[in-house]
Amino acid sequence: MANGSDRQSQDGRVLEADRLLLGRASTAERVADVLRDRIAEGHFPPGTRLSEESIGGALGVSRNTLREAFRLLTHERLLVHRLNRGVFVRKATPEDLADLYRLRMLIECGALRALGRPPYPLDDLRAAVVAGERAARDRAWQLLATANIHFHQAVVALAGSPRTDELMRGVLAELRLVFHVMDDPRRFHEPYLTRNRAILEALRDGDAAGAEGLLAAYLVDSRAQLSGAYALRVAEG
Amino acid sequence: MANGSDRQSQDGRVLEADRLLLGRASTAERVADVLRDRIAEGHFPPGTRLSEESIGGALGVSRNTLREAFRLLTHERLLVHRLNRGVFVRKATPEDLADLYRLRMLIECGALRALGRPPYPLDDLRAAVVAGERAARDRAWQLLATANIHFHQAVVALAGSPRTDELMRGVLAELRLVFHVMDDPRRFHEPYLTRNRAILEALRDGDAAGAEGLLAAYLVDSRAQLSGAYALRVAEG
DNA sequence: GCATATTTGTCCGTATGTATA
DNA sequence: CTATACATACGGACAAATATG
Repeated sequence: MANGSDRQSQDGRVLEADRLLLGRASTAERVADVLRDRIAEGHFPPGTRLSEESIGGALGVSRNTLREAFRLLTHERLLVHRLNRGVFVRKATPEDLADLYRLRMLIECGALRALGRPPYPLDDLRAAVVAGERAARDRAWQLLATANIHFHQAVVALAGSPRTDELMRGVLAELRLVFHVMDDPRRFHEPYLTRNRAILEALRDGDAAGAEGLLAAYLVDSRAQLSGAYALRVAEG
Repeated sequence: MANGSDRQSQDGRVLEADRLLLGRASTAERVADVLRDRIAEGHFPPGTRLSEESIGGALGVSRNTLREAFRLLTHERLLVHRLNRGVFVRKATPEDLADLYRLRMLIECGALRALGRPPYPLDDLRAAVVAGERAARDRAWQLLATANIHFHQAVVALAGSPRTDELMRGVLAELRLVFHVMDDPRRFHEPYLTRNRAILEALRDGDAAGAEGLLAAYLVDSRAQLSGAYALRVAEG
């Protein structure tokens, strides 16, 4: 996808090799992957318009393929489609924030509530906690944010439901949009390190109900903190 | 807005008038709506291959537009896409059944658990109950199934979360695929009428916790009944 | 096993309607 | 009101994979 040199292959062998290299995903899905990463890392800030021509030209794909990728991302709520105006990176509203946290509370606490008897498979959870602690030591705040997201994905994964996992992926991807209003990722993410560990230890001790309570309080606080930042942002303009 | 020049029926004119009548949905979305209904009513049983040529010809849309509709339905898990083979109506597996009910338990019970103080806005819920009772009196089993689905949508709507509503729509659409294994829709849906009413009355009395318990038992029984039918179906071949 | 036909995957060019300057 | 830019949808083209005889 870095260049369009495979386009002019006579017998199509290069194209086939390219597809094998990049996996079995369709072109549109690979384009969507690239754009999703760009949005998550803040390269396309909320409100940016994604022009068919410029993006398609930069990635070397046709408009039809690009439109398919746009549709995928629109369905994930990362882009909004304004009729005959084009697609824009979504600007999360305070209502979005409230709804996302309602959903998080439902899913994450529900996942813990549905747990059976201990012990639980906590490897992924533990890995996310130590990754976060290491990122904080290294002052790698972007990594810290990622580890925090992995932690919550791992919490939901305890439910063992593929559909819930996919749902949570979408919620967290959308939440990254919200996080962009926090100009200081350290102050936002760092305090939750110890709380993540506390939840992990409650689960290790087989206290699922205790973990659920900790998680609920966590979400309430996180939501309040983001709401405050949103109010400030609106007051500023 | 309306430049009502009466130019005559070129192809695009009809489509435009159609769009104005049917609202702001794109052609691909309308095609997806048609196919979704066909699948839900069993006209395209699970496993059917949807040929681009035949469907596109029948609906009078181009391949590109049709493929967009396929993509939408694939994302809703109603279709599966096999590379270079085409799209097929999804065959739900027992694993799908288990996961769908895990998710229903999570969402529906979670919605009731998150309720605040009574009274609750129960109009939609009540409408679904009476629609179901009327359908049973009229022996309209297809309507009964639809009313039953509306009931559960209304339960989830009490949470007031747009994202949860959309999620539930998808879950129930997928569940219709599962229902096709039930050769006797009456025996499957009718017993739940009285349980729907019991849940409604618990909510009317402000007893959200009681309603949640009834709903959980409902889901456990429904899941067990479907699992039994699946086991039979597998045993038959 | 081989050759042919059918279908899908991808991309292009174009016509038309709509929103904005 | 006109002009420009862009989204939408269509039809066609060719390559690749699969199905068929």
